[in-house]
Amino acid sequence: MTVRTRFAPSPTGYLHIGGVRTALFNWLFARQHGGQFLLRIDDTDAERNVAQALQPILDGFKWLGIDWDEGPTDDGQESRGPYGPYFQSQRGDRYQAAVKALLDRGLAYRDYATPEELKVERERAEKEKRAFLYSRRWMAESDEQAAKFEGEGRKGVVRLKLHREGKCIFDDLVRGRCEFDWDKEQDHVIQRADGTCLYHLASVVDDDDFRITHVIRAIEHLANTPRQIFIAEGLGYTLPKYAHLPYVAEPGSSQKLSKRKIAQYLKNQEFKRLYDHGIEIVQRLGRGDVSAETFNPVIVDFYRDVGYLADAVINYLMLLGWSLDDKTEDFSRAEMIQHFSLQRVTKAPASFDPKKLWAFQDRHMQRVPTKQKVPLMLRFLQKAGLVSEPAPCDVGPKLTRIIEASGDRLKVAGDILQYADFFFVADDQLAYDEKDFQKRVAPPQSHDLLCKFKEVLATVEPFDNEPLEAAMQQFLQDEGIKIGDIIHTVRVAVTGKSVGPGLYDCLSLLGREAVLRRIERALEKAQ
RNA sequence: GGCCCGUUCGUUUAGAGGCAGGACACCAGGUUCUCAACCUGGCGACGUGGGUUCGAUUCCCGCACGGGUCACCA
Repeated sequence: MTVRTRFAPSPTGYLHIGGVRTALFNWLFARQHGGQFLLRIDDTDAERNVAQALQPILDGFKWLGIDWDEGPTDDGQESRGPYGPYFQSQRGDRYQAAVKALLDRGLAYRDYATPEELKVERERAEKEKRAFLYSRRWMAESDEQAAKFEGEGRKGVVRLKLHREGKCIFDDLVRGRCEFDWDKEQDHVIQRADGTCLYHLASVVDDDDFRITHVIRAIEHLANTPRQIFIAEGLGYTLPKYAHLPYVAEPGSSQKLSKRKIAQYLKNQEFKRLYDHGIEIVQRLGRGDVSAETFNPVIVDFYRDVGYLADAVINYLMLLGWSLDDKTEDFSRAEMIQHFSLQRVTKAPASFDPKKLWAFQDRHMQRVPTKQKVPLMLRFLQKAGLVSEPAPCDVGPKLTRIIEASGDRLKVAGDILQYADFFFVADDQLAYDEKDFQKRVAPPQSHDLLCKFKEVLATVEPFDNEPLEAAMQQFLQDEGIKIGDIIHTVRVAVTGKSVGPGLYDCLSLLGREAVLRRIERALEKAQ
């Protein structure tokens, strides 16, 4: 039997990090077993423009490298795959047929209770301190009865006629044996008064139509499983295996991570740091419109737009509620697929930890060869308007050297804007960090040393790292100063700030002319 | 409130009836032209009360705390 798993996003306009984790586990499980992973679009509730609200989700998966074998096409306009359509809004006839079958088999009934009547029953149960269970007083057991109720002007829904005794028992691949009393289950509505069908019915019908073998989903759905089993068994389906994953919790809390609570998360220092760093980069790209509502670390776009590596994000998410053993943390795609197992999913929720995610990104980035970093970072330089499009042919070699000189400082691709922007601006456009300038260049002593060192730089030949360093050493000796007395001054004068790649790298990369011009300008500004 | 679930360093995890291990973070030292990175070391956890046992963080029961779920939402 081929393993088939699915992830079922609602077209909400964004891809939530917790959803990605669920999708990832589905994807890994399918890939490991040589099976299929599919996307089903839960848009039974959607009013408008599904394709538009779906696009960010599909783009997110594509960026992450979570590919789907069946589901919507890349543009979200149509379905692709043998069991489609994969949009619930287009599968109404399948659901209607299922409702009819359940009615025919006496496993569901037409119900004509009004919301008010139900409310009365509910409140009475509450008053008597017992669990509410619908009396089925307005249940129509025959067409005549239904006609009678309808004659009274009532509107009918279809409810499941659930068992009222015994237990629903099933094995969960993560949680083990699960038991629920049937008499605690409500006669859930499966078809609305307007004739449309509800999620639980749709989900079960689709899973069977799509030949889903393993339903791997968030724990929120655990309590829904008995009614879904009831539907599936009633329709004669083969039950899928179930696996319920713990939810992803907030940073520093055990509550479920939610996009709506973003303002609260920003009070968390580490979360805020991650966010601020991202915002800074995105603003350099000229996106002034960003707000925490649409751009934040709970949403996958954040990581893509800031220049994280998809592998790092995936690697981190994989370990949110799963582990291989007591030490292995770094996994390549192939290793993830090889080692993943539902048995090792934890039962307790795991908090999203911005610091740990950052550490994964750091480690992954260190492993990316310069050659691969170049195109990644070039895109950011171009988006920020620092390099023209198409890029001039000398940019490649130059950027390669810049990236090498920057080393591990570039944590995300967008960091290139922070660390290397000064390489790409005109000498007379260089912006100075005012604080650094006042501290390092403005003082008369610094100013004088810079003047003298400028003369040295004018004669260094060739204008390269080693001669530059040798010239610096000679200068220190001649002046009887320590390197700290001059090097920061030079750095701020030519780069505009006090942090960056090694100074000799900066100088040689800029070239003598640019360096001299920049020092000249700094000296003028200091007077 | 009913039902269901969970609880190991700050966070994430490993673990077995017999020394509680790793990672991130943090702290200290080293290295360094800044910032990173890197190296060495350190701090630091089994929610609680009973029971079973020679011995319980591990098995059992209660409690506490945290969470999920109880829609004509998905």
